[in-house]
Amino acid sequence: MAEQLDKVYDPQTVEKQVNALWGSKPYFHPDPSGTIDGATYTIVIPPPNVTAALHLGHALNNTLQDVLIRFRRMQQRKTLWMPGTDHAGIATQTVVEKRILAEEGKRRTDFPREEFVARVQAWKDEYEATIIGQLRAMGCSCDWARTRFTMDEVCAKAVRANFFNLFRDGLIYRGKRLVNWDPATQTVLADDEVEHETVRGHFWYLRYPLVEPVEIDTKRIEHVTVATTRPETMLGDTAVAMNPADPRTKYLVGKQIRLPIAGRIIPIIADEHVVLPNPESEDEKARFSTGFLKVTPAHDPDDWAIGQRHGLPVINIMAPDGSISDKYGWTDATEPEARELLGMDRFEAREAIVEWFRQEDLLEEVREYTHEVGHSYRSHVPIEPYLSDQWYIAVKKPIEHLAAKFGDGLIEGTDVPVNSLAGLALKPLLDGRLRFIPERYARTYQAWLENLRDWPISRQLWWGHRIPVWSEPGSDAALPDGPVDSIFSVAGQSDEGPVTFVCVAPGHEDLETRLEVEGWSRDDDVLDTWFSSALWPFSTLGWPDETAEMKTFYPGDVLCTAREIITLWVSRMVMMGQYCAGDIPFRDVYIHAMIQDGEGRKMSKSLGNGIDPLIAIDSHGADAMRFTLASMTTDTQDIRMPVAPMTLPDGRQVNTSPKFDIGRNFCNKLWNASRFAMMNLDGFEPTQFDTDDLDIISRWILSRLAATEAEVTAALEAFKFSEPLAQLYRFFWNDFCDWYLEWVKFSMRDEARRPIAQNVLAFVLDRTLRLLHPFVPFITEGIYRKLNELAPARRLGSVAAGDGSEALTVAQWPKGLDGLVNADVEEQIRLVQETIRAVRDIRNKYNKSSEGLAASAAAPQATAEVLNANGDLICQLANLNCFRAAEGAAKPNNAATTIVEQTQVFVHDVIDPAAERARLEKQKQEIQQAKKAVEGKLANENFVSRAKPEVVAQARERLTQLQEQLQAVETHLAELGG
RNA sequence: GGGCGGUUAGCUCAGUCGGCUAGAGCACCUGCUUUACACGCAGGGGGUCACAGGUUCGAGUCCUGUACCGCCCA
Repeated sequence: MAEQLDKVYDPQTVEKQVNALWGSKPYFHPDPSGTIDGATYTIVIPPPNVTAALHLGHALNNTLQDVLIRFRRMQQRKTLWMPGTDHAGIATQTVVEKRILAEEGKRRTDFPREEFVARVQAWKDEYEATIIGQLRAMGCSCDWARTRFTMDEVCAKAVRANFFNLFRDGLIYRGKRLVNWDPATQTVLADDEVEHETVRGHFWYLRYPLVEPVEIDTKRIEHVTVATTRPETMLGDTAVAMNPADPRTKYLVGKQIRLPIAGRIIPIIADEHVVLPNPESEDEKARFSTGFLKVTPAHDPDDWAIGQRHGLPVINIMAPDGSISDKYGWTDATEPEARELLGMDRFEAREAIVEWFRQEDLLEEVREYTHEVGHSYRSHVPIEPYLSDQWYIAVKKPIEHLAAKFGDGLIEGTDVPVNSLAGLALKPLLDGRLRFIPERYARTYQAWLENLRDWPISRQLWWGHRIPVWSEPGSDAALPDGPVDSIFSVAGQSDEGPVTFVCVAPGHEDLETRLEVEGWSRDDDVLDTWFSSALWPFSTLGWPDETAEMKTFYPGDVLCTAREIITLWVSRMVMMGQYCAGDIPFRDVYIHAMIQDGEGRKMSKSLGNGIDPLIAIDSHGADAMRFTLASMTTDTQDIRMPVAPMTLPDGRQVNTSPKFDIGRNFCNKLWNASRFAMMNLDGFEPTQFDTDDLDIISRWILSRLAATEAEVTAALEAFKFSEPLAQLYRFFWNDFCDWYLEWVKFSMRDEARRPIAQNVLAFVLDRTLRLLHPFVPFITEGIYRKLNELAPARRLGSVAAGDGSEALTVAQWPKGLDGLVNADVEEQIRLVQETIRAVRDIRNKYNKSSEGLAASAAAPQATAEVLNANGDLICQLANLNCFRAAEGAAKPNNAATTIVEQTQVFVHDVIDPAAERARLEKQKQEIQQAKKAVEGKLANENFVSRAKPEVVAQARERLTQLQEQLQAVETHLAELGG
């Protein structure tokens, strides 16, 4: 006989052995060739940023993906889980810059570009390895041989090809716009990379002198007062605006102002954007308004719009680092006061300017003001609206050549053309081809796409995909000759005049070299990270090449991600999936919950309330962590996970959560129950199974198994995680361990019944391991290996087949037991269990824990028959010497009683009159209370006449039962005497 | 400011189509070295379902409003 399972469950040993098994064969590496009959299943991992190691949110997300993947793989679908990492341009560059500054005191610009990029690359290599190691430790069944990185050669080719196509289709253009500028990292940010924070600041009221005083209602006006939260921008003012409805406009509009400090003469104009002052208003802006708005087109988006409407000059007074400068568009900085401000940081300049106004008696007032200020999601400094040349993608421009495939015209109720990029992403949702789970997140996606603005894609970074555009001044620059579709040019404008931009398709390095030899210069910027992430579902499969992987695994099935990514990433993947590959990249988008700490706060580095998945794996095991995470995944938006500090053997203070005990306890129970089951498989012989020999506990556990199988399968199909786990928990712990295993101990001692018991036990254990495998893959695989040694062939004759798989991870998902569900057997066992519980209750109350007792019961004929037929089962688990039920059976003297439904259970010779009276009195009270409630209901005529007849009948039945119970209790009390 | 979600036992969460005494795990109490498991076994106590109205024979569940907490977006 083979060796049994180790006495003590040690997750680390099991995980190591099982990882070795999984690594020994290409279980997770599907072959893209061969028949494609639709039975594939593909998930691309949301590539983690190489910025840092994975946190608990990643552990959750990847656990859920692995559950789905393993479930489908066991259903024998050709299953691909594509792993990889994301270069995360600005985030990674920022952490590396910070580290180099801290450790070496050097800045990015102290290095040549190639050398700096190499340093980031080294960081990436380190964290990529860490991340992949973490995913493996969690048990993720990714196709490791296909691991990709968003900047590797394969992905880079896709980026180049897509950029070229967009450029050729006229969807990429160069534009001068106000952008969200991060002066710290000196790059532009997309709208969604700006975080809004509430800041306590001020409104400063500045007086702007009129060139010539004006008289209004005999009052002589020498200046107007503007209110601003950013006084430093006044250097770039090119007008003061008033609302046309303001009664003062007729005196003031058209007059001129001498802008303080700068000395610039600027006009007063009328524009409806200006908020009229109203101290009583609910609108805060109206309360703070003076009616005069300083207009700074170069430094404020609203002012930019006013400037466009009125043809105002645009004067940029800042350098890219946020300091005051006359080198970026400010040509009239001639006044001495103005020159003194040059070189100051924007916040220093703010103070200096306020101080100047104070000195000159032009500062009328300062008021406290709390408002929202955009901050960089990376450097966390306030965003500066900044005028700059950037590359954009036109998201609402119709794409002619896609009209045939996708249609044209506007999507109803929107300004989004069907065949624009935004339309390509929006239409599948409206058509029901793209689904969100939970459904409510579809609204986020829809609202975003309906209000989408052009996408700025250039970033002033060194780490990323460098923009494949070369330029040369002039509109008539000569292009080098190249093959068809290898190079494409457009004419553009720069500050210096006309310019020609060319884009080169991938694989034409010769053309790039020739351009550079001929004096063309390549754009210094790189692409927004999401540009490459958007291609992930197909760049990883080898697009634009027509690879076998593309044909077999695209489109994929589901994307599993966090909700803040819906706009940034999901929408762009759908967009580009349609544009590049002609179809949506996945049908379902599953949005998982956000993990919070016990106080409902987001887990974060700064709060120090995060939990490292590797700590959880070390202390509780990977399966325990997965079990806990999956069991907490209902369809709420948040998961609260109480955090507790823990000291490691090496003295380090780390965070863990008592929640992981749930998973650990479960795994421990699973291990021990399996060990016990296998200890009883000695001499196991599959040929000795005969369906006719199945006893009631076998039929019962098979019925429970069959029901659980169906429930779990249905729940997983519907993207439920907590529910199937709860069903499995109940089946395994309550049915299998607490009852079936306890009964089967007796069967095993009986030579005649042992063979059938062994067959059923091995079969049920096998099926249980399969059902649990997607959630707790290591331990189930480890036990399955041992089961394969001890009981290699597991099937139930003609009832159910076994597939004898060499590894659980590729074994067949259980199905086809529906015929074994047996409501009659389940009801019989339920009555038996209730009776046993009644005896145990009395035992407990009377402290008769281990001695053998005798019991009997009075029950209706049908119930009595069931109880008598299963008298052995009752005696075994209630530890009785004898048990007999009969209709109208009398209570023996000295017997303790308990009433369950229509049965009175008598446990003989244990009585303590006082205690018994107390117990019965309590029971009487409970019955009376319930009876009163039901009587009240039935006394209500409206209930009897209006409620559904079956509900009324049910109430009547209940009342009858309660009356009988009450009578029984009262009889017993009377017998006890007074 | 707009949108979404939550509030049920000390804690973390279920609760389907409105219908029997509102469930589970952890924690708590009592008993147990029962030949798989004390990370366990048996039994037990614990709830004004956030608040206020409404619809209904009947509301944790549906509707309206309020409060508090959180997230996403601007």
